Amino acid sequence: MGTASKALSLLNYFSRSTPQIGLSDIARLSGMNKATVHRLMSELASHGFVEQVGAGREYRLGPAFLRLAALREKAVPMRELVMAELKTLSEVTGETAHMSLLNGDVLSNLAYSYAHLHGTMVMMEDAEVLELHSTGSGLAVLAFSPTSFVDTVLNKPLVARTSETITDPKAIRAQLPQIRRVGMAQSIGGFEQDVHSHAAPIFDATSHCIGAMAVAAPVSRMTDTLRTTIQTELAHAARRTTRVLGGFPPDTFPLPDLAAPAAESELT
Amino acid sequence: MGTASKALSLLNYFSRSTPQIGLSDIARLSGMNKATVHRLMSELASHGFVEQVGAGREYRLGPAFLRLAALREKAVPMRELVMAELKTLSEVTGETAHMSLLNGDVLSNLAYSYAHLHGTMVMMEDAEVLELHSTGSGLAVLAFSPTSFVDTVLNKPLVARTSETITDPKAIRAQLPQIRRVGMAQSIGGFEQDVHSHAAPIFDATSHCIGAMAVAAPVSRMTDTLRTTIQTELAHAARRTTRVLGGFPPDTFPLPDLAAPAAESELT
DNA sequence: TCAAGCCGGTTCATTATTTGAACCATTGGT
DNA sequence: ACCAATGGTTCAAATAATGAACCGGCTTGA
Repeated sequence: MGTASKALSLLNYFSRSTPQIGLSDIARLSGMNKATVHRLMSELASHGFVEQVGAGREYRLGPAFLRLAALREKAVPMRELVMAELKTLSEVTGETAHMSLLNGDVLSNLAYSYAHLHGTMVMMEDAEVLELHSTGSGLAVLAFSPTSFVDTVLNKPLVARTSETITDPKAIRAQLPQIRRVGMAQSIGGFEQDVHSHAAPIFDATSHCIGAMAVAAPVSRMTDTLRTTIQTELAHAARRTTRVLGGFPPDTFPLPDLAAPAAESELT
Repeated sequence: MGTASKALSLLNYFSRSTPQIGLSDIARLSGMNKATVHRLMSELASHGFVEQVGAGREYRLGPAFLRLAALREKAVPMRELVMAELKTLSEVTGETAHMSLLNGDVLSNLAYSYAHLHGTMVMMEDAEVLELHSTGSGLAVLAFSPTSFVDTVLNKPLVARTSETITDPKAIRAQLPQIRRVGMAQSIGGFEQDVHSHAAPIFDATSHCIGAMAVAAPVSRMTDTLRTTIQTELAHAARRTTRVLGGFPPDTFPLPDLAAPAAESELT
C-alpha cells in the first residue's frame, strides 16, 4: 500500500458516530505509528481534508470536501439524477426510496426520498452506512459482484443487527442465485426491526455493480399489492437509473416483467 | 512535500471548467513524472477519489467526495448555518448573497442565495473560484490575512478579469488599511463587468480569516440607500456567521455601527 | 502533593518506498 | 505507412517514510 493510500485510508475512521478522533486513537485504529499518523494527518490538514478542533486537538473532516463534492456533482450530476428517480419512486410506492454506493466492503447512502403519505416512514440519512450482509441493498450488490469479493465479505464476522439478521454465510450465499434470477433482493428486518426492503443493483459503464436502489417500508404495511407495486416500479426505476448514469446491466440481468408474472411469483 | 500531499495536490487540477484530465496532461501541469502521476492517480482511484471515464481514459473526481462531504456537513453543518444567514441577507437586501472559503490562495464559493425580487440578479455557482485580487471577497480576506500571505498572493501575476480590475499590487495594498478600518471591502466591476460587491471577512476560532461573506448587486441598481442597507446588514450577518461557526473576529475588528455613521461615510 | 499515565507532537538513524528515463502497445491524424 | 500523441509499465538509483524514544503538558487518583 502506497503512502498516499495510507493517508487516504485514515479518512475512513471518521464516521457519523465518530466525527472526530484524536491522534493516538487513529494510530491505534490504523495500527500505524503515532509519528506516521501525525505526519499524514498534517498533510491532509494542509489541504483542508481534515482540521483540528480547538480543545483536545482532535481531528475532524475538513471543508475541502464541500468544494470537491460540488465539483464532482457539477461534473457528474449523479446525486441530482438519482434524486429525480427516487422522488418519483417514493411517490408512486408511497414508501421511502433510497440509493447507496459501494465503498470498500460497505454501502454508503447517497440520497433518499420520503413519501409524505403515511404517519410513519422508514427513516434514512445521507452517508448512512449499510452493511452488505444485513440489508436488502447489500444482498443485491453481493448477488451481482465477483465471487472473490463475496468471499472476502462473507469470510469476515457478520454482526447481527436484529434478531432477524442472517449471519450464516451459507444461508446468505444460498439467496444469491435467486436474487440474480429476479434481479432484486429482499430483506425483512435484517438491518432495522420491522423494515421490509426491496433492492435492485445499479451498474456502471463496464457493467460492474456500483450500488443499489431500494424501497423500504414498515413490515406492517407490506401487502401483496404494495409488494407488486414496489417490485415493478423499483425494477424500472433501477434500470432507468443505471442508464441515466451511463451504465449498463450485465447481459445476464433479467428484464423487468412486462407481461410475464413468473419472476414475480418467484419473488413473493 | 510528502507523497500524500503530492497525491492530494493532483486533485486541484480538476475544476469547473476542466472536469476531466488525461494522465499526460496532469503530468505536465504538475511537473511530475508520468509514472509517478499514474501511481498516485491509481491510489486515488482505489479510494474513489477519482475515477476513469471510459473512452480516453481520462480521470475525473470520484464519488467518494459525496460521502465525505455529507459526513463533514453532518459533523460541522457549516453550509446549512451559512445558508440560513445568506437567505435572510439576500431577502433583506434584495440582492445576491454568497459566502466563499479560502482554499490555498483562492476563494471557492461555499453557498449562495438569490433574492427573487428583480428581473436581473448577479449569478453565482457552488465551488466557483474567486481570485483574491479581483473580488470584493478577496480584498476582505487579504485585508485580514498575515502580510506574508498577502505578499505571496500579490507577487504572482495578477490577471485582469475586466477593464476595471486593479492589477497593480501597490494599488491593492493601498486599499487594505481602510478595509481593515471599516471591516468591509468593495469591488466595482473587478471580477465581472457591472457587478458591485460588498464583502466582509469571516473568522475561525483562532481569529484567522477563513473566507468572506458578500452581497453582489448590479452596478445600475446601486443607490445610496441600497449601499447603506447592504453595509449594515452585511456587517451584522458576517458577525453572526463568524459566531455561529464558532469563530471570533480579531480584537482589532470594528464593531458594526449602531449609532456612529462615521465609518459608513468613510466607506461611501 | 506528587507520580503515573495519558495526550499531541518531535527527533533522527534506519529502512523501505518513491522516482523517472526508457520502454511498450494503441490510437488518431497526415 | 508513418509520426506523434496517448495511457501504462519497468527497475536501478535516489529519496522519502518510518518508528522507538523522547518532549512538555495535562488529567487522574493515590
